[in-house]
Amino acid sequence: MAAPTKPKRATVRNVAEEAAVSIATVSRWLNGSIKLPAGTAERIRRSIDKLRYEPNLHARRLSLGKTDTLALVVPDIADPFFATLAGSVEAAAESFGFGLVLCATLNRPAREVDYIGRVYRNHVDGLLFATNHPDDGTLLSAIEGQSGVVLLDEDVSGVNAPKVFCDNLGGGRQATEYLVAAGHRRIGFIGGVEGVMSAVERSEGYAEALNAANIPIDPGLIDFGGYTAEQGRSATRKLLERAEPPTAIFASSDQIAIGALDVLRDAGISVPGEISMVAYDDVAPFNFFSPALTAVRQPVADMGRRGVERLVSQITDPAFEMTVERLPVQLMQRGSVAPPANVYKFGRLIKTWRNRR
Amino acid sequence: MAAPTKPKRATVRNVAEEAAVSIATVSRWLNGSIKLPAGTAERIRRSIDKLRYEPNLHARRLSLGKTDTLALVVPDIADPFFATLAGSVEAAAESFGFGLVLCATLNRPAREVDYIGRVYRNHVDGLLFATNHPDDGTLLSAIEGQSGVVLLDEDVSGVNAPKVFCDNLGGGRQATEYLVAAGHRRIGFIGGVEGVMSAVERSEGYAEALNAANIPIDPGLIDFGGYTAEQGRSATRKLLERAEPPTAIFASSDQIAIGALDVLRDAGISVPGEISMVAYDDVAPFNFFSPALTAVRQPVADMGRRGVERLVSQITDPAFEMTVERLPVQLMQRGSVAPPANVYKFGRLIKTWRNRR
DNA sequence: GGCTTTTCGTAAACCGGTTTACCAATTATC
DNA sequence: GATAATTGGTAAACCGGTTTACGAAAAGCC
Repeated sequence: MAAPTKPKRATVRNVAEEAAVSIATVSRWLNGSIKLPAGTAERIRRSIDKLRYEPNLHARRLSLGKTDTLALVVPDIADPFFATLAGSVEAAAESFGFGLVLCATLNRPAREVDYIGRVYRNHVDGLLFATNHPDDGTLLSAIEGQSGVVLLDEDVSGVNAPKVFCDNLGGGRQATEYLVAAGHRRIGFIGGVEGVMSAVERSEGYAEALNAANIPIDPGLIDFGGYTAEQGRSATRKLLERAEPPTAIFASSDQIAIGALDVLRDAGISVPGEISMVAYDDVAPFNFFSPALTAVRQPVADMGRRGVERLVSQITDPAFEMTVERLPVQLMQRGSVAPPANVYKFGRLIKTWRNRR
Repeated sequence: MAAPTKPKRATVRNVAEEAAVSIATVSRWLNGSIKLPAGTAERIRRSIDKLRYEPNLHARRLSLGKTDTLALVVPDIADPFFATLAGSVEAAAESFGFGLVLCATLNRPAREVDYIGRVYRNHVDGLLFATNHPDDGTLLSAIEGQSGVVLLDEDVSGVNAPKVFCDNLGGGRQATEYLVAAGHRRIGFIGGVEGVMSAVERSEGYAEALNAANIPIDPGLIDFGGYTAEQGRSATRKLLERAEPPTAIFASSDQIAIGALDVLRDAGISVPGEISMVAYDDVAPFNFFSPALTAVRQPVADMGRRGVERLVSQITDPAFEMTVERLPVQLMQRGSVAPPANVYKFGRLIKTWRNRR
């Protein structure tokens, strides 16, 4: 009924008055920059209790010029990969006494730049930045000269900042080696956006493994486009249209793998019976897929935690040194890889696919 | 090399000086509370450009006593259900000109209470609250009397606040009706934490559907415990240990379904061949499971959006009225439900399971 | 031309903290 | 007992905005 009147909160002045000391004394005692005789301290303590005093955050931030808050900038919070990352970053930030605000850019450059500016504008003390598209220089100039930014998961080329990445090269190589070891020689590679560090590196790992096995690299088997289900679908369709489709596919993200599976199922192609697959990220519940999907697992939570550590030390330690770290990945062997099927020799797969259209 | 000195930012005073007007004029012009002759306005505009002036957020918040920021409190950001919710809330908040801070409670009551206090402490203007455990009165008293809180997805009983939920009763009924229609009469129900609104309502829907079909309710087929994979596993094991295991299982969350599938697979029980299943939430990529999982889909994104709408109107509209809304759910029919298998008549399933131990 | 009303603009208080500079009263030093 | 050092505490400036109350000049009106 009554208008929801905001309850009046107590201020330092009220506390000081109640305790019969000056506001400076209260403030300094609260911040530990002064020792007080037991009697005075007790009086202040009691006044605070009585008035239910809590310092005003905004006043504090205005006065101090810092916020004890970190920001995590990701393309999309609803993406399980970034959601997992966010969870670990939140926990790590809290353990250091920092709050966290989460920002989703939806890959809109304007939002990315805006968020980056937040550290300059003192909205937050530091910022963890993860993107998934190549930079045209916009991000570079936005981050450049900005202290308190660490790059996570994906690089922004040219930026001089602490970085925490995963071992994409090794991951690409491991996945491909595993397929090669199973007997595959025609292996499709479906990558992220062309030019993006992680996509480049994973494809380099792929190439390395092929080279090591003396398998010539067929550019027609390689497709970049983005870590999305749609890219998984369209790239898989293209691969299937080839005269000689691959016997295995290395899908370099969860979402790509999901899209690829979609097309494969529609085409009536069995995995791993007719085509083997290894995925990347391993954040989706691949063990419940059928077949359980073999995938390179990225240490997403570790990356978040490590990123926060680096950021906090950059903020607090003047002698901080910028480094680039690489976290190891691990191949989770499940059921989506088998030796190439003989059936290809008779071209059955091609027919299966062509007949569908 | 050089210490990363913070660049000095321009203030209103600088702008006022540069434009040869008073700070009040600048501030009022910026906030649209005064009209200025073209010349003066142009001078101010130019000064702002020249000095790259941006208002100090903390000063603004301190002065205004509001933040233009909302908070979303969820148990766990990494849970796909809440991640999806967060995504839609973020987008909706932005469309209303509000920022969003995301808070994960990890189901620790102390954190929940702390976050709720943030609106009182003016850290945010309003708060969307989603929990997934029953309240012992702590939450009730924390929220009570607090304006600017809306409850999402799950109730906190006794709280007088705007609420946006999904139609759990209808969802439970639909799922069960569907199983009944397929011929099942022994249907296991695996629910969330006992006593929590959504779990209670879904089980009521289950009971209603059974009653409507004149199927007696067997309490031994009903198990509460939490929307977790672990609950899915343990409840499923219990169900399988019965002399007459169910021919179908209604798993009332994604995670429960995933856990249940785990146990079923280990036991060598086929879905839907030997046991049918319908899940709930439908945020996980169930269409890629094998079989593709039939599930009741909750309109998670709609719920987030609607929650923000309610919250914003509560904040801005003095004549705001509290309401409880129910969003409709939809049964997504896929491949995990089949008529009950004859094989049960010969007790094969029981043996299969028992032999495993 | 004189009076009222707008228009354009200012000074100063306020939001609620932190911090510097400094003072008075004790205690230690010789 | 005079001087220096320590202890316990204060007044006032500052962070950077917003807003109220009010004044001076220009325009409108008779």
